[in-house]
Amino acid sequence: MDKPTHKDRLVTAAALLFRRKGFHGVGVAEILAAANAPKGSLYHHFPNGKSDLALAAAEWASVGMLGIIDASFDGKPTVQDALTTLCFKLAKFFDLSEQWDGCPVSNILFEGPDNDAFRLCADSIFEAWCNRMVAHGTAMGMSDADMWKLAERFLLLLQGSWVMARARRNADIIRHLPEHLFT
Amino acid sequence: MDKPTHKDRLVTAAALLFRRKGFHGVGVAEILAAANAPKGSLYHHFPNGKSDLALAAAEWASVGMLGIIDASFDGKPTVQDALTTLCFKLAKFFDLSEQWDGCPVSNILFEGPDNDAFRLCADSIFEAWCNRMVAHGTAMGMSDADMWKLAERFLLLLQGSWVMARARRNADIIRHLPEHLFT
DNA sequence: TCCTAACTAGACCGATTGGTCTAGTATCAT
DNA sequence: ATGATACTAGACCAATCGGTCTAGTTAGGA
Repeated sequence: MDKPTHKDRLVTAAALLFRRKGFHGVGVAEILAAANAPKGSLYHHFPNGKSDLALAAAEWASVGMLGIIDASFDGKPTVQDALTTLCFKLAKFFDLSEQWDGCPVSNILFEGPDNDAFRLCADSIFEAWCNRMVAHGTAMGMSDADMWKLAERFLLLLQGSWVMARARRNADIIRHLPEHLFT
Repeated sequence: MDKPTHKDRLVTAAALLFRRKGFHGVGVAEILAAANAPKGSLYHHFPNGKSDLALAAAEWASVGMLGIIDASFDGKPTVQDALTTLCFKLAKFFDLSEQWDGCPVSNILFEGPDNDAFRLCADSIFEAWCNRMVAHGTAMGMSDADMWKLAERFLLLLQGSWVMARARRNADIIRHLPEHLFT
């Protein structure tokens, strides 16, 4: 229960802002103000400045997502139950975000400067999400192949519905994802 | 076969660049250079500058997408055939774009400045795509309800696979979409 | 106590941003 | 030929951009 350091606040503020407005849509000054941190701190903790911070923010968001995945699978009798819960949790998050934010990772990392480093990071994060779901699913008895296919389909639909939810300012499409997944 | 005007070139150049780097990721100067147009032209044809141009670019991209939809349905015996063709056409486009570009509309319009105007535009464009697919599908004998559901699912999967294709720099996931659509 | 390293603080910088403005040119109808 | 309109051209501007740099503060080990 330590109070958050400047570094922590920088990362969380950056994650929020980048997610909402994209890498180029947020100025360093804006992040600094939101985090209540001075410029010196940023370049001390993140020598490469904005880029490093974006990578860290995406990583932080990814860890949060993995936590939500775990929580959704916890104690559920079937994979279907777990993924349905996951959809509802994510829809709730969308609602809480004033309905402007999409996928944290793609919104932070796409359209960045060194496209390739950012892209690689996004790729590995998505893969980690997929792996985590597959791990839970196979532990519940699903075959590896079936679970992979299901996890991949889930990820595709989720990314798509994040985009559409943003366009519509409405999370219902995320809540209705299970219909597309299981029928 | 008129040669393109400055206005035309401005729109197409902007569509390309915005799609690749996002609204804030491209400077007006860069667009001007790519379009070989002077600054005066831009602000003559688009009094609100960059914002107007982005809206026009998205609209232009949308018309292109509607054309690809029509072409994909043309002469096909079943909706399944048509949507599979559509996937392959779009995957091809992705390959030709040096594998960096995702959905033209969401990449241009999200993270823009006046989020609400941009969002409304994106929303109506996606709806138009959906409507077009439904029109083709029902004309081929599918029930309205079934076709709506299918078109919506297709759009979700497509948006998602544009994101993933970008992350992986590989369009295969778009080509494999029909598996997720029809099984 | 003193030294060192971690960190904070913000003034400052050149480059670039989107946008304005005035002068000029081309293309009309009359 | 003339006047009006559509369009081009780019110099110019204040604001903001991301980033550097030096001075100062804090905290911990010896």
